[in-house]
Amino acid sequence: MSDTLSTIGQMCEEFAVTPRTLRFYESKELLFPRREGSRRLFTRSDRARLKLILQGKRFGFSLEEIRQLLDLYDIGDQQRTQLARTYSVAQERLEAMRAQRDELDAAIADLEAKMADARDILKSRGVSIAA
Amino acid sequence: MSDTLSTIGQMCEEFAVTPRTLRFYESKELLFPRREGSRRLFTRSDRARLKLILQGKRFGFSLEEIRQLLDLYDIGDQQRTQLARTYSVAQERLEAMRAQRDELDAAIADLEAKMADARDILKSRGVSIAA
DNA sequence: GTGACAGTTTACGTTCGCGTCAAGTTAACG
DNA sequence: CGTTAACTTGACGCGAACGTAAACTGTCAC
Repeated sequence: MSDTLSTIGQMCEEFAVTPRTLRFYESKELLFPRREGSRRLFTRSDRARLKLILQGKRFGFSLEEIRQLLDLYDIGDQQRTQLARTYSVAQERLEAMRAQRDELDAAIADLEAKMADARDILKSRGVSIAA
Repeated sequence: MSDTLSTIGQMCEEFAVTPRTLRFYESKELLFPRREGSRRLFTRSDRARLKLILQGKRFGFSLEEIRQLLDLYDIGDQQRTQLARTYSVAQERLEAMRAQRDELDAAIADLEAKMADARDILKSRGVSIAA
């Protein structure tokens, strides 16, 4: 049960990040590893949070935004307070994400059209396109 | 016809950016305003490019990546060289954008599920949710 | 001419998300 | 015992994308 505790090295391997990154996240209060003396021991909760942090980053959220969102995610596990407030924060984020997706869809369609044009031009020049 | 030329101030108002930003983009060769003495005059082409720059930024592309993409967009207008090369660059970008959209879709679904959970918790607590 | 603006260049400052030493500690191995 | 590996805490560095003074020019209204 307590074998879910990981050292920083194990965490780094598991999530493909550097120690610096994990220490940085702790300094920013995104992670809260326990201590065994001076050494960090990452819990199951830390792993769950880190997973979400890395996911959030891919969507272009700042660490600060992610920190706020993490409060929401914690609720499912541990019943924290201020759920209603963080819920509305998440709602705004969700709207932003949807808007971003819509823009992205439009941009993709746009780029596809431009590339079709480019293909025509290349074709008329007798230039073949690599797969 | 030439009334499409704008000063830096007009551009700033139109696109909600600062003069510093436009000068910075020019220094990075993203924009190529004409000069009237020392003053910049932004063309129709600059406005089209700026629009794409701001769009690209929202998708998380770096200014350098955007600069490369702009070459492609120019082609439709002005028939530049190296179309085949920029085409493959665009192809990679397109793939990245699709991947990003897929991740974003997944994240949206994820967040929606979490929020549904949160709603249940709030409901069980008798907390009403604002619209 | 004299503000008042809108614009210019130069250049240093800032935030974010870490990278990269530097120097020290602690645990285990042989 | 020495040393090797994994860890620790600073602290400075860096690229991106601008912000922000500072100091100057040019143009218009009055």
